[in-house]
Amino acid sequence: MQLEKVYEPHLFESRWANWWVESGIYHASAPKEGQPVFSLVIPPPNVTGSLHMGHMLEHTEIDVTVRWHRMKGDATLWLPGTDHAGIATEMVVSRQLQAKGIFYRRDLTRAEFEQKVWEWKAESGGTIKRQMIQIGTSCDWSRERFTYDPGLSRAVREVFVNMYERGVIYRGEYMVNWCPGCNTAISDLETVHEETDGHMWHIQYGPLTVATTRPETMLGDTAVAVNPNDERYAGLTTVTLPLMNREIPVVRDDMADPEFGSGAVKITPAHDPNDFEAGKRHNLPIIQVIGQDAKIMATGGKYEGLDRYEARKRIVADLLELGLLVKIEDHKLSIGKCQRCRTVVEPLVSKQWFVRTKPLAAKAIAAVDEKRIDIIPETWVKTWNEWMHNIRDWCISRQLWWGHRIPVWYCDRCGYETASREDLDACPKCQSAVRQDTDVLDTWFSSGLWPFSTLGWPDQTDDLKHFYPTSLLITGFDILFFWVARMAMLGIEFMGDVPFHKVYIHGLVRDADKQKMSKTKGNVIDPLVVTEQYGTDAVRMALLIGAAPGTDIVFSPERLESSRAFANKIWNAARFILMNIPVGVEDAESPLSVEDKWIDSRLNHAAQAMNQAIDTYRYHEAAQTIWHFIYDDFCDWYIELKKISGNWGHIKSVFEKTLRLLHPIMPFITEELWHRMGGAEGDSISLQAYPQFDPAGTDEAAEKEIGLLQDVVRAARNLRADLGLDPKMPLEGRVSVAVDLNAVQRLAGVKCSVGDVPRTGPIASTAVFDLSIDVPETAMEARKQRIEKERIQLVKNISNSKRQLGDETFLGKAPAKIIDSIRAKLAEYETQLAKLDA
RNA sequence: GGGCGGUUAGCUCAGCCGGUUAGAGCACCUGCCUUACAAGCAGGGGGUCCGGGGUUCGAGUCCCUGACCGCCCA
Repeated sequence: MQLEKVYEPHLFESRWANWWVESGIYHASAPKEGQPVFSLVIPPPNVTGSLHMGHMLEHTEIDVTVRWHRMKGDATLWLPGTDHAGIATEMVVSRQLQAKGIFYRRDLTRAEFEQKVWEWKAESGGTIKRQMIQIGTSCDWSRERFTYDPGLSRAVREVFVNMYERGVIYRGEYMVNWCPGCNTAISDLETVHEETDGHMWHIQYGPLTVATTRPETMLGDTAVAVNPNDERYAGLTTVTLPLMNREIPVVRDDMADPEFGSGAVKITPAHDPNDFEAGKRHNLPIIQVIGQDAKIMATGGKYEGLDRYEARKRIVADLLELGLLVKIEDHKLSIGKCQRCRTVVEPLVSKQWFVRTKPLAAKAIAAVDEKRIDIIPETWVKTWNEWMHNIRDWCISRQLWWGHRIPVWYCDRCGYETASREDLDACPKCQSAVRQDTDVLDTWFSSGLWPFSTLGWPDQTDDLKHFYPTSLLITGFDILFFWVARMAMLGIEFMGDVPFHKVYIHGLVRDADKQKMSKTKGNVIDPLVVTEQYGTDAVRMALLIGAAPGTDIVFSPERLESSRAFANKIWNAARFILMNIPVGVEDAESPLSVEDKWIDSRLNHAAQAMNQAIDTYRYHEAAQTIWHFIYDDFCDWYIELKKISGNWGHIKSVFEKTLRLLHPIMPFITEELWHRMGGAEGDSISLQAYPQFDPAGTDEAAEKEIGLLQDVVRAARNLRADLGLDPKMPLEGRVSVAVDLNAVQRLAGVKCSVGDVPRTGPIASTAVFDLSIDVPETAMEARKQRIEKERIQLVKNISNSKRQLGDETFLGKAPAKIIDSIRAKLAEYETQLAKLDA
């Protein structure tokens, strides 16, 4: 069976992608006695999402590691799934409804809306899964989970009620970030701060001048603060709040800086986090003037009903008219916006649920300190500690309809409040009807349980026993706090053990100009488009070859093209092998030739490097190792030497091993070729053993012999090039050492004889051998320049080495190994120089 | 304002515990359609390792400092 002339991934990729799923070969079984376990959960993508380049990188790195562990013989589990993504999903579905003229909060009941979301999920929620299958991720789909499926919802309830009962979860009136766009409270982490050009308005409050960036909040001022040491305002107890004509107290507080402006600041406890704290210190009333819809409330007097920015304009105009506006300055300020919809967040005091995070965080900090969780690269540990030490209570309630509803019931009759694992109909105290809290939980609350809820917790399942703690988590730094930190806290709290032993933080995929990919910039590369163009394997290789730990990945069409060329190279190597030994013909068992021994030895080293690189997440090194082994060792030398000897024995087994080495990185082409070359139907290369380093597998004699041949061939090629001779012109020459002269002739086009090398013609010399080519003196000119260059380098090296070896302190302090190596080098340089001068 | 990271070939980056003449891919130049592969082969040019100071027998690598770039937090 002939292979197609070029690599055409579309001919086989989808076939394997589907077979890997249908055959169930990646189903994780219980570990056998003594079998190492490797388990990993996917960072669950949003159910609304579709695969982007970041996922592609993340899933490629995970898949490489997972396939490697599986081939090593570990009991390997990669558990996939998706996240119900409260706000995002609610927005997607509500927008779709709106397009049909349905406003869900007005036209649908809560239950009806939830039904609509489930319908949407059934229809559109499978995109990510389909795409993951397409790119060859070797997950155990039989264990696929969803953060809002019944099992995980049970885990959420268990955790909530447990923490509620222990007082770790509490409800209270606090200032939260309110997003008027999404109509819900959001956590600090979901609020992004943006530097914006704004103004500082200076307003006259009686004898005081206060400055503010948000004049509309003055409607809710309940005090003005001055510094306790500020003599200027001693005795001043109240001022009249303009526009509202309300008497408000002047309080003494350090928050007022006497050096700054007039030294007085207005306090609006209802609409500013700092002022909220100040209000508590001074027992000030909280007057909310801006509502959840970002409009002025009745408490705002004549401004009622105006949008907050419209109100600002009117207030500024009114102040101006009253002569109370002292001045307006340009001012840069940082404005909090909703991460999701970019609406300017309104700080509002409202009743929300919180988790007390300090005690949980302390344990997570300790886990990382003690390396029970190993964060890689280590540089992220600092960021981790920085944040964890300054952690604030986590607002977990969201005013949404899609998500885990808070399992707390209120009795209006007796006022009793119950958190319950089971739904309640009646008050446990007075048996009257109860109503459930209308809020839902932050999605991260459920994804924080992911490493154990997906394995069946709160039941004590076998999966939980076998696969928790998971071995590794691979994810991006952007969710280090959102997700990783919360999993660490909740895992330790509820499982009594860390959720993962290692966390590998991968880089960001950037475009060819190092720009972040974003829809607004229009520079996003769709992974599915490029996988179709270049082949999934080529895309994987293109990503990995730049994936050094701690660095971002620059992704360019050039990378893709060279990776595809690499795949094509492998394809053609296979084709060539099959042209010489057809399928079904096994490798001859004849004694191994020197090139066979040599390639075995090289492959042994490559295996060592590959294993070590993948084990330490140095994916770029793994990619480069196999790249060089295939291009240089296997194709350029081994195949070429085989062509010369005509002895095709052994090459198939070497190639098969090479495919196994490569498989975790390029699963499709390796699976396809493995089968084309005789792999049994129903079997998979991904289930074969990963080549391991064999300490006895290094053949120094063979490496030396082929190494010498390579040096002689290169020397001959260099000479020819230096002399400017036609590459096809047959030449004759002489070499001072015994090598395979036939190989030299075929590979360099120089027919050599072994013997003394004449010093008159062009010579290439190393410390080990000399080689000459018989050409007339006239061709020597170009060669002379090269020799001069070599001489300069040698003289420089010799003087450097001599200086070091003449230095007493160096000889006294440097390790013997280094000194010996310099002595050896010096001898070599001197031999070479002597030959040049001869 | 606080913190983190980066600066090495034209470009993108490696360079792990300080130790031989600082590497790779791509790009570039020269030549070759050599019966697997032009998505290929052979050869080649290209470096003030950001600046300054220090530690050391020895610094791209460690320390201090400055500049510039990027990111995170407030």
